[in-house]
Amino acid sequence: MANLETHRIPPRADSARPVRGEVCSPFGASAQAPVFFPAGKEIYAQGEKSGNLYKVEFGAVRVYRLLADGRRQISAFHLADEVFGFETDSTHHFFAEAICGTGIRVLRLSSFRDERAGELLPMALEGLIRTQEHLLVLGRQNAVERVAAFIADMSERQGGLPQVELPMSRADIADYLGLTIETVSRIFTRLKHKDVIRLPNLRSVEIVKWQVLQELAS
Amino acid sequence: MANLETHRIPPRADSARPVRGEVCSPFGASAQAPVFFPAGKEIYAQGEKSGNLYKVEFGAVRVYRLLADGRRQISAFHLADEVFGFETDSTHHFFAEAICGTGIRVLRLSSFRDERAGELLPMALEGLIRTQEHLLVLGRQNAVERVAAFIADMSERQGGLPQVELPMSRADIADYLGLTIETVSRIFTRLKHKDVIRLPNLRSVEIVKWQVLQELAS
DNA sequence: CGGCAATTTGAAGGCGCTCAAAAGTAGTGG
DNA sequence: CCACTACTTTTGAGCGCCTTCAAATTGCCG
Repeated sequence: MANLETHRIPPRADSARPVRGEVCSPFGASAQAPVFFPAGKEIYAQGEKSGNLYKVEFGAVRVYRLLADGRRQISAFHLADEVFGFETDSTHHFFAEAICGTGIRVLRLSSFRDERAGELLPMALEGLIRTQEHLLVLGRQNAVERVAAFIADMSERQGGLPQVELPMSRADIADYLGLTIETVSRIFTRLKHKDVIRLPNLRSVEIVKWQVLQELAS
Repeated sequence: MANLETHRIPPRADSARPVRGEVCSPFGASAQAPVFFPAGKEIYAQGEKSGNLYKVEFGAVRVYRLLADGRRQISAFHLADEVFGFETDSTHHFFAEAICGTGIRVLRLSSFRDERAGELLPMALEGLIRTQEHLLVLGRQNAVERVAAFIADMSERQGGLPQVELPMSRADIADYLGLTIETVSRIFTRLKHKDVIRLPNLRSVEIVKWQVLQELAS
């Protein structure tokens, strides 16, 4: 199972921040050690020069945009083994932050039109499909459906087990689902009272009734 | 300007439907004539075998998903010169339909991991960025902001002129913005009364106050 | 002109938000 | 180990935006 504990002791607690722009190992090669980001640390920011890709070794990442008045939309969470950071031009359009202690392997790309495009395209398309699925959730599903879909999705990405670890806060979940923290909390409570889920602690969900959860997710 | 008229007489009014799976010209080559789809015609459906890419020559396309109860979310509109149809596996996850009389050039791909990935990746990323921008709109913007952003986006994609042609119905716009047709209609009317836009006819918008529209789009 | 569909307009209600306060959780230091 | 603090999460009450349902109007094409 992916390591999602927020307060796990990291393999390398030193290097607080990677030096972006350094030459890193080619993709797939595992000689280069991952860089460690403590909880809340920025991985890249909107407006920064891009050109790298990032692979989550352990932990979790949130990718988001901000409106001028501070409203935030998290476009994706990335868990272990997922690749993110795709950009069209040389500038980042989003922010990326470690949610908990997170190991990131960086791949420097000279150009997106390089010889590795063949390997990269399927990963980019994976993200595209996932984002389009999320559009349906935000555009056409109500609060219960959104939360149910979120829990089901997190479970699937962690191996389909009933025990689901949530590295992110309620605020993160809310900003991912286009809801408020209060609404997210209320739905969790409602699902708990209906015995669809159990909440062993703040960062864990146990799915009790898979069938019902799936139906609620529509 | 892109040709967006719904009832334009097409160059080839015969072939109502392309035969999918046929060998088509390599991408970029223009020898192969585009296939014509009349308004409302399905280009591909969810669950169908994929493997092709589609380039809009003229007209407009809507790509969408459906929930079991019929709720629809349009994930993207595609206008002239845009490429769509990217999929991870060999099955379509979405529906694609011509909005108005539309010419489509089909590119058959033997594999997404083929030698053209270098050209394809930037196009896929273009769509990814656009979809992620749309997530922000659906997740965190209110009805006025959504409609304003939509009008501004359509204008930009048609050259930034104040005269904007809307090939799609109010229902399409609503299903793209995650609203109801009534709300979309009300917002259009409100913007008209505030002299931000004019509505010469049902399928046209004239942007009168760019500044105000941009501010409303946040 | 007449018929049908799309759009607009109106009225009422509900879902999720805002504001507010209580309860729970974690980290720190005595 | 417990007290203290700061923060997150939960719970409550009231409201507002958008939806739902309904009807009028407009636009289109025979």
